[in-house]
Amino acid sequence: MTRWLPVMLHTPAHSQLAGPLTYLSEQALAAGTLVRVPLGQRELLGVVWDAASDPGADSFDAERLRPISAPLEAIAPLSLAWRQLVTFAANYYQRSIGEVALAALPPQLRDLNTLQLARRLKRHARDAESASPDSSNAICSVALTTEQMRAIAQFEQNSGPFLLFGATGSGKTEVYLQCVQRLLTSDTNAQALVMVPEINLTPQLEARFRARFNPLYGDSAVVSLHSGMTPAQRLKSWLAAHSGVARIVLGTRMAVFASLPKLKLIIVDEEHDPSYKSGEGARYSARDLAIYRGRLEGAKVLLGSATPALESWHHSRPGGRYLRLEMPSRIGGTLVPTNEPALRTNDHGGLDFDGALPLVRRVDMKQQPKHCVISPPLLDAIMQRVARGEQSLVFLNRRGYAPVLHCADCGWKSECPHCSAYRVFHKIDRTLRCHHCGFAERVPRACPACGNPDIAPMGRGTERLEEHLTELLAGVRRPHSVSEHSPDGEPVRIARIDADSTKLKGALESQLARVHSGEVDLLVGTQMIAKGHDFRRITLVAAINADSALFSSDFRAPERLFSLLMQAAGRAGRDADNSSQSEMWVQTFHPQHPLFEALKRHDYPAFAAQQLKEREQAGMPPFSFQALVRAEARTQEVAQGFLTAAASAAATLPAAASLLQHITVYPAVPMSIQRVANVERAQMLIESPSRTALQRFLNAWQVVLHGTRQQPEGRGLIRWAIDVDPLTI
DNA sequence: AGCACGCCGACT
DNA sequence: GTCGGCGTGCTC
Repeated sequence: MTRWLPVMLHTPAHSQLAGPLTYLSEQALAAGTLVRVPLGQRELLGVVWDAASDPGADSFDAERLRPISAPLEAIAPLSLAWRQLVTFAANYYQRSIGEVALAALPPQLRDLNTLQLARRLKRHARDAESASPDSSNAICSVALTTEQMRAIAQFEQNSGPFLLFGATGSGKTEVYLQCVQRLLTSDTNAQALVMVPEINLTPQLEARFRARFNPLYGDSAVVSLHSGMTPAQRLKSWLAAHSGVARIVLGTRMAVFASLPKLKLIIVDEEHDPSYKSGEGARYSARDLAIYRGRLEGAKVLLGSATPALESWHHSRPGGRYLRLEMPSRIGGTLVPTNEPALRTNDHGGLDFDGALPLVRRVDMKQQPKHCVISPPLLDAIMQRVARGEQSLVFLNRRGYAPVLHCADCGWKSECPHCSAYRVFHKIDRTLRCHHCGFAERVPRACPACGNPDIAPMGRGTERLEEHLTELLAGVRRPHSVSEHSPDGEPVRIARIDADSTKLKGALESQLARVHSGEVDLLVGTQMIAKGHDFRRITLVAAINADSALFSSDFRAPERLFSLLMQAAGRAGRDADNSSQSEMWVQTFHPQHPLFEALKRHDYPAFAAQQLKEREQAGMPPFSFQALVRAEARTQEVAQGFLTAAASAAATLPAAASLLQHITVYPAVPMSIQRVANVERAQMLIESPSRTALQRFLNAWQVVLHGTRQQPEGRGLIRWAIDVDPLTI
């Protein structure tokens, strides 16, 4: 008997193809089955979305229905919960279900034919069998702190979602390991999903999980899932998760869509990190979807951070939707609970109770020599570390040598010809590089506008900071070890870690290894080094130019700065032996700013309370909900005109009055970087105190936006997209 | 979104 | 004469 199958394909949210397309099949295929189907000239991968439908139920001309090419029978159908997650994400982020569904599947599934796939599956099955657990290994027992034990107990006794608010170095990872371990022992089929913000952070986490769980459950129990893997690796991990062979999936934001039939626990580490928000396609937040997925599948969700997103913090207030678990104390490398917070003097001569957290010192740059980069007291502190054979980390959130090149005679600046941004001077390869479109040129010998040979770098990036520090420390000698022969010691060894110095594969790992082994005295880098990596020998961390975010137009800038500085501070002296003298230095023109006051006390709750108060007064998230519509065109007029036209057309919607009742539509404005690669960009902010009202409006307006594109106002528009819950405005 | 078809400008 | 620009239209 011939059946009618609704199949979801990678088709855009509009163009009549958004919903499921109907195909013919001789076989009754279960909902969730992967199929290959013809569409026009192409053959695509699709997902059977529902049970076979009644002939004629579809308005599409039955004569023109085509049969499916083949089902992928070797792969079990995707679960209802997975399809519900995809459906929710598509609706919430205003994309088509097919787009979200297909983007969530490993790309190789599209490319491999049935035979290749069968071979692949056979090989994986063989691998899985040979990788049986070594049962001789007992469950490893780790001494836990009282705080860790309390957090775990609360986790076990409640259903969540949970926000684990734990200081850097309080042992959050061990709590994750324990929660996973307890789950896997109590439920012999259960699977856990553990997410981290960046690919860089997966190897060390994977190593830790493998060390703990491979002896118990075999080598295939832990798999990774992130975009840095080869297509073949990704397929392998995905299949292991989908078949239930993998018990633990570690991954970046994309892993939130992994098919996990026995999912019982989702952990989101560093949940505040903006990397969890996707920036293209369906602009989803993996953290928010994790919460939704947990509810959908009856899995516990544990968010962890030392500086939670204000949204999460707000939800974890007493009586809120999340349960807050607190681990305020930092522990040393020996896993001994620190019950007695150390007493230490702060830079006002008073006393601080800050446990084993580094002392925060603010340098008032108004009191320092004009235009100095490294203030004399900071330089002195660095030299003391060098003399003691300790490491320092200086961090500056800007790569390259200088952000701008400038001619003092005619005022020429190194603007990018394709973007509304300056090209950054990279001294290493003597280029001017645009960090937005990639346009690079050899740096000119003289000013291209007036011929003046004396063009100068303005401002500084990590390259120039490294150079500057090399000069400042040129005369300093570090103490030599017994085996070395030079009588006067050796020059200070400085290393730089940023996106430029780690471009080559494995470069980051090898540079980190040099730091760990003590081959480096002073480390210069961008926020890349402030995240995640443990540097046990570092006893001083300095932020050179922290002020720019203080007065940013982006209302989330302070939140990000605080989080970044807290994380950076956390790099210092994670080793118990060093923590007593470790310090975090902040150079600022506003030392009394409440953000730095809170940082000094390591007081995230105070900072969050102050920020939330401001947000509430200004009616900003989490007290309101936002969406952004972005438009790109050759000219700013077209981009803005499209948005404006679509906004006024919204008034013609049926039930416009009730839809717009709780919605504020702001005027179209150029984006902060107005032009990138010769494309003009504009955006329009939509705001509402009600998430549901915003959703209903966006849902209806999406049709209007699509229609506006066909109108004269849409002429010349390159593309448009909706960003729900945007992180930068 | 792809991919075809189709109609006008500068190159082997 | 063709290669190739992107506008328009179609795909169960």
